[in-house]
Amino acid sequence: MLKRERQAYIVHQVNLHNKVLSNTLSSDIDVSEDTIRRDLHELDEKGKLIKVHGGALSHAFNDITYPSRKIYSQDIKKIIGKKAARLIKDGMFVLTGGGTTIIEMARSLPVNLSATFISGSIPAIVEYMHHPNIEVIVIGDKLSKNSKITLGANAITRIKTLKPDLCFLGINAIDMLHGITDSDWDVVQLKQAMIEASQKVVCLTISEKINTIQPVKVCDLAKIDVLITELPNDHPLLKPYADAGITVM
Amino acid sequence: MLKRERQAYIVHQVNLHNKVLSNTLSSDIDVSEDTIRRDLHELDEKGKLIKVHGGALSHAFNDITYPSRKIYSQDIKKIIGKKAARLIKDGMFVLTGGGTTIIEMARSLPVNLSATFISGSIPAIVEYMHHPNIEVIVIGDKLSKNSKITLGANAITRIKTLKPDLCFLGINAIDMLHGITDSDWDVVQLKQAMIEASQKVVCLTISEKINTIQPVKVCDLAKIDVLITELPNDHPLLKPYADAGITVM
DNA sequence: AAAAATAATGCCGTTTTTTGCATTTTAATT
DNA sequence: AATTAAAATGCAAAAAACGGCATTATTTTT
Repeated sequence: MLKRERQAYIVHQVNLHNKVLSNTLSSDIDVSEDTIRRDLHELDEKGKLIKVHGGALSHAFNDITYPSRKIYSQDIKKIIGKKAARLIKDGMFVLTGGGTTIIEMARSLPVNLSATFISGSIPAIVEYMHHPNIEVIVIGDKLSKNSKITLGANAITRIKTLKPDLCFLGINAIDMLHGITDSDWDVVQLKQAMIEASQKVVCLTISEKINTIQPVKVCDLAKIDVLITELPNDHPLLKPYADAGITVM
Repeated sequence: MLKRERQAYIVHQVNLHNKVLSNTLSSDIDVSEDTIRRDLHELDEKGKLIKVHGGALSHAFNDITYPSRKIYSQDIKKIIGKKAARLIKDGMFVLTGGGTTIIEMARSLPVNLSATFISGSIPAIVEYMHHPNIEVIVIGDKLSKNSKITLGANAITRIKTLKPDLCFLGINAIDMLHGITDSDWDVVQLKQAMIEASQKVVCLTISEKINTIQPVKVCDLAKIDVLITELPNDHPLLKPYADAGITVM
């Protein structure tokens, strides 16, 4: 087993079960505990998980320890969320994914907006639920603990029966050549279904993720209509995307 | 269980219930009281809680003034929730509705319980989501703003495809003659589907609602297997229900 | 293709953490 | 004041982390 492969497996396990034990991993993958320890150490430094005595925990689980850098990026996400919220008009049907950026958008929705939101993201649903004039449709399926969204064939089938006006997606990587990419296979299946179903696709991301690549492809750039970042729309980083016909905001 | 995991659980419990007892934690998590004490000591130093004799308190609780009448009925619901949680065994499929009593049950689930919970109640889903060993299946449909559960034909159709071991329902009225009754027509449709689908039906209610009637009928007493209230099981108020073949707890 | 350089891995002795137990001290309750 | 419960303290066993070193893969260079 390759090192990359092994580390990907570890990350997957952490995301799945919220925790991993060093000795379990060691016997499962059949490498020494030293190697596991070194892997966990590296993955911790990369921010993929939190190494603790005896194993590691997922970030999702450890919601207590909020690093200071995250708070900074939260301000950025608020800016993005506000821009995104401006696209929604009264009476629209809006399909949204999960992720912190989408949550910020949900929090930025004007009080008097009356629209219908469709989502499988529990944190997003909770936000929409507290809004006085928004109707909420919940997409049901098995709940993924780390992403906090419902994932699976049922969710995808349900989405295929819809034809929303807008689709908002928080994305993890975008690149001129490879388009939108992501790290989790199941999440990608869902995002693809969302994109196909919607009349207009809006992608939200912090500029940090522009021109980066993740292992699993979601879609080509041609499929997306709007790209929202915290940058001004004439920023050079966004130019190639604008030239490719995407509305940048 | 990892140390960090355990401490995260303790913090979660403190935030949830505003207080924790050392011996309760010790038996719940199955570690010695010394370990709990050391954990509480560390968490106190980190400012996550306030350690006191025999347990710990949340910061919020320390500032806020003492019990109001509302807390009284919440304590009752905690008792009911704890009784209900005892019925759930490892590996079970459990269908639950919404309501404050169900939330208390969700909060009382032991850490090491590993089971699958199916629900359309957003607050309940949020609780299950935070539990480390519980799988969650979300029932999707249109979200009812006031009851915070998904309601509609899709939800009912989905429930009909399930065969859970247990079904927990918070009920609003129960009477020897009229059985279970409720006030909301849509909610009743859903409850009926839940009852029909499940192998065993458990109803939770505060004793106040015993021998009361609401306008819409849910089902006859014959359909329910267990009735849980805050009262001791030999209380005279419960006698007729026990005589009717219902297990009272 | 061979050689050199670099990276990855396993091993082992040492150090640190964690935990439970026994004992003493301190605090709470009657 | 006496009794009981919880906290602090010290100790020992077990598990895990660490750091250096040798061996083995992998990559780069020649």
